[in-house]
Amino acid sequence: MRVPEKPSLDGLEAKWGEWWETTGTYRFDRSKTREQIFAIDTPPPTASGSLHIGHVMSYTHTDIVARYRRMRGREVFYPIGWDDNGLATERRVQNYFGVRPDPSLPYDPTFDVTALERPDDDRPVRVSRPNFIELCERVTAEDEKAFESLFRLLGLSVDWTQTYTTIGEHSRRVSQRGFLRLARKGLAYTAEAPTLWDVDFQTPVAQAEIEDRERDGQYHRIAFDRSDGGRVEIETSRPELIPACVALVAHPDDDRYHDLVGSTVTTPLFRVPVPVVAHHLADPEKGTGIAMICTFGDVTDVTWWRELGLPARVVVRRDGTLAEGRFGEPGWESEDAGAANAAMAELTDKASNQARRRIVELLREAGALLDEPTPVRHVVKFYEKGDRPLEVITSRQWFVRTLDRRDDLLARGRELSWHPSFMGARFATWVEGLNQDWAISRQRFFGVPFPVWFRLDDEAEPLYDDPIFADEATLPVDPSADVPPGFTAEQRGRPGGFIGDPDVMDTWATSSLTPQIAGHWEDDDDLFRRVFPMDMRPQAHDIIRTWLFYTVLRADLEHDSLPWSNAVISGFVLDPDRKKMSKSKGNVVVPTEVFERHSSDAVRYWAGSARLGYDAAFDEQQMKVGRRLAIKILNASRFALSMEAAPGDVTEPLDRSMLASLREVVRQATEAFDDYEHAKALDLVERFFWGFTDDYLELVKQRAYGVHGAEKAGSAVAALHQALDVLLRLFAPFLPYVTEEVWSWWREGSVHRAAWPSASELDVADGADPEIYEVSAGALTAIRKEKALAKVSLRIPVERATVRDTGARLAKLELGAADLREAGNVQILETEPADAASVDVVLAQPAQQA
RNA sequence: GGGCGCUUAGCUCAGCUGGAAGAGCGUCGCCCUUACAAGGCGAAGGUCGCAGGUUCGAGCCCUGCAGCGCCCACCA
Repeated sequence: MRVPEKPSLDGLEAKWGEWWETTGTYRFDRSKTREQIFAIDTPPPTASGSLHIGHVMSYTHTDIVARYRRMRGREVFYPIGWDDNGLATERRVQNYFGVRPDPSLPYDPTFDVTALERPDDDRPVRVSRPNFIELCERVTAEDEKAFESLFRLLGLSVDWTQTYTTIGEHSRRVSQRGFLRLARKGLAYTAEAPTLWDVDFQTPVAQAEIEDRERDGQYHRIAFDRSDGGRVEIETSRPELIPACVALVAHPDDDRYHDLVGSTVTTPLFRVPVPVVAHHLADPEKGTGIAMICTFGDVTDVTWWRELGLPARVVVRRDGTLAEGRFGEPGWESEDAGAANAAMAELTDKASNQARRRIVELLREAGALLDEPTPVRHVVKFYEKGDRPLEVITSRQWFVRTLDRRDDLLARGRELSWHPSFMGARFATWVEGLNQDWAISRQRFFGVPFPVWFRLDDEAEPLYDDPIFADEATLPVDPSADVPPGFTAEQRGRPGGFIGDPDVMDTWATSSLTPQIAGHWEDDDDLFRRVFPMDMRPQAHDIIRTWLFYTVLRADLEHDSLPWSNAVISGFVLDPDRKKMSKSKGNVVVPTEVFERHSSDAVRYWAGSARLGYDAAFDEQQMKVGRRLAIKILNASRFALSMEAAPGDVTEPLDRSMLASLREVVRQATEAFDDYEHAKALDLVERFFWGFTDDYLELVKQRAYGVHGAEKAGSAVAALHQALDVLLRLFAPFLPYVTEEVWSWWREGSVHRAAWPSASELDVADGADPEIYEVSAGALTAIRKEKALAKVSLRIPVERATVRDTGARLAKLELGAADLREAGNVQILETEPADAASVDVVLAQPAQQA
């Protein structure tokens, strides 16, 4: 036994972090079977971002579970990845190196960024996509080192040999293979369709990436001309789309417009004849009850356009500006094409809000604006990272079928165990609200390319209906550099030749395969069978509709199973004012500084006290408490282990009673852990521990020193050792450093590979009554209280202490009476049966006058 | 508008299947006690959001309301 004189928390992180690594404490043993393994689908944090205190909390939650399961005998598969695939990295690399990816360029194997010559005008240098990806990997490797060191400091018990990056070759291969499998089954398809589109990023946006924002807008009341010479009034917030109007629509049951349905009206300014149609989605309550259908103002327009078989007249370009007038051409009929094109010319090249201002003037001049616009606060759809409202733009994209799988997905959501359970409702709400298939292609440059080429016809126009898919054996491929089977490089871009699909996949198309990536699906079937479906997906609630949903979808489509059996959802960390922490509010906390101030165990204690699914306040006070607890564990352990008496048999009733009480704590903490209620487990263990130090240690101190002989001392020392041994293991998932430190003083190996405490190892407490300990500790507390109230030292002798309680409890007190007398320095201890419990204390020395 | 969660001491939160309101922090007081003074012991502090109901009994169950947070829907 090597117990230090002055134990300390300082340096424990470095000492044990290194030891765990060199001894491979957390190394995954892949020889274990699926039943023996506990597999975790760890979230890959975004490289190029920074880790914040919210990560610290949720990753600690995961680690607590991992450590518990490991101690329960499961071989924990605990890999980690870095999400370096996506816009954040793309932008960073562009700025860092002054380059821009260009999918039309071939890969240059001799490319050397350090020798890069910048043009004088400071314009970015074009590089091929594969070269660009190499640069991304280089930059993100730096971020990943920083992340790793923070996670190591936090004490995550991940296997650092099982790491992956979402842009790495392995992830690209899995991602492309996953896509090919979907395409082959017809579950991924390409189509030219109206899609929500960000005009700044110039890329489609999936439903999951959309957020609503309240914006000020205006309603404009506008007159359309009826064929009978009358007018019909509509209300719109987007008058600039009048040239794109293809119909008016009213509800079939709306009597006001009953006669109008089936007739033709004429749009103002552009003089385009459009039909009046009926559809149940038209809301009689909104505006005037009759609405303009444009191609396309919003998603409802798309529904109307599709279901009513309307023509398309598109006026908004991909960059959000308005196009030139084409009135008079086929499909652009107008009663006065000249005037229509003249009006359109006033709007051409303007962004929609500028065009809106101009057309309002034109409408006013033409007498078609019936009232001055009325301000309105309404909700507009935005790309979550975007600055301007989304437009609906028609483009060719790859989609994954989700709409027709809603029932399946809802069933998967019910099959999954959610912790806490109410989080399942968010998933169900999301699935029920799906209104479009998942658009997975992005017109960006950095990302996983589609393993697809298109044949070119004699005019060198792509034939999209018959894509050429890559052979799975050749993955990953980059169609901008690689040549499809049966073609030669010279045929690229030539009539009768081919072109590569220039698009990349949505990052979620890769992230949704993290179980397959980490488990080496198809590349290592043996491993995959041992870890998939996994046991647990930890994540925060904000990405249920993205990461969680898409991962469930992919596993359902590819493996016809859930990807994991448990979803463990952490809350957010709020600042002490209950505000969400964010960079823009300037209230973010730098995790490394927090670790320095309080120690890793202390920070983990704070995180471990927070329940799953509920937001937690960032609370340094709580970390101080954690630090104090860790120090207390050091000191109490040193004390318990420094007794000179040899441990003997645990025979004293008080000792056995304490162990019986501990056994109940083990039972309850285990139950809490099995229910993913780690905060409850921590509370139980901590509560017992403080009682153990305040009461039990005090009660048995003298006896352990040997005042009643070696045998009774041996019982106390043995009980102290046994309790400490169990307590260290109970604390180990929460406080890995301090428990490992104490464990190393007197035990072999790592506490983190020791077995979780069981009831059977405490069988010395069989038949023992926990109440003996409870009654004795209660009496000691009462005596201490009297001394505190009398403002005297705890050493002051008690002349007489009279304990009143029920006969049964007094009988139990008798069994601990000898220890109680010593601990309280009681000269005469007497008992008196009574209905209500109380303690009378007569101090030997009167209270000092103040 | 629909849904989920929350509302308990100044603060952060526990309160299991209904059975005498709890912890920690903070505040205040005391104690150098041979593990720990960057300690320890103790005290004060609550109309359990509001209103009904069920029950012998409600912080807990039911109904309604209010406030806060989040999710979803909502562009005429």
